[in-house]
Amino acid sequence: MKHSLETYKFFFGALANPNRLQIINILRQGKKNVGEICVVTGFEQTMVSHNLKVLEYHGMVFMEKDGKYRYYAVNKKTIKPLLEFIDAHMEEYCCKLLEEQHERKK
Amino acid sequence: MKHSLETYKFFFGALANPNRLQIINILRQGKKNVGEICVVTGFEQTMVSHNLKVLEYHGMVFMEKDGKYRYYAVNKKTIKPLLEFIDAHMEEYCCKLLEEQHERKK
DNA sequence: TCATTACATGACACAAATATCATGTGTTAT
DNA sequence: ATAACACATGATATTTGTGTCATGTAATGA
Repeated sequence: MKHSLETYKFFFGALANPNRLQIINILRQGKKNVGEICVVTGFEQTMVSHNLKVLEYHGMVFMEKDGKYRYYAVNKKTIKPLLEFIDAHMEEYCCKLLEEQHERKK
Repeated sequence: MKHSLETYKFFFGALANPNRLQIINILRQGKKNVGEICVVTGFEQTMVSHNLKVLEYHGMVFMEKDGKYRYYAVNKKTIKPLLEFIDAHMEEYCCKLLEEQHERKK
């Protein structure tokens, strides 16, 4: 642990939100501007902007301006292996139980 | 993403807490029972138990009973590479800015 | 058997995070 | 110049997460 506990907290906190995770997941298919993300997700523009800011702050997405549009791209170098790693962890240690419980809540 | 957004949310949420991170960090030195964790951290027993439960639920620590004691061990196979990976990410994408800002809050 | 120790669990008040609402800024088009 | 569009930012109410308090359970020892 090279950093402060608070720093790790904020890093993981940035990923501990289903809407941000959905945005990340959508951006994995390729860069999109804010409006496009809204259309695909059905989220409001302000919410998307707020959440993109959090993700950008933690280096999980990158922004690129193009006229009045702002294109966001996921940090594949981090996100891809991170998600794969966690999938592997879940396969081994977490359980169907977990998935089932969350499904039942809906 | 093989699992639901909620599942990832809870996984990352389990790590998005400085007290749990401190417990994890302490357990990296070796397994400890609840009382020992309390002494080292200065945390209350109930808080430690609650947080250990969250960590155990997500496969980040393992429990082993020994009489009236319960020894907890960190899941090194997951935690060690995960933290190393995130350290590397922060080195590259996140910044001193981040650390500084959090320091200033104190 | 009955304390005592070690830890877990449930309920709840407080603190933090979140989405939404209102508004602001920069860019393009007319 | 100004209207329309794309997006960001600030404030706030509400949800969610957290630690603490009170209590419960299992194991050990006297």
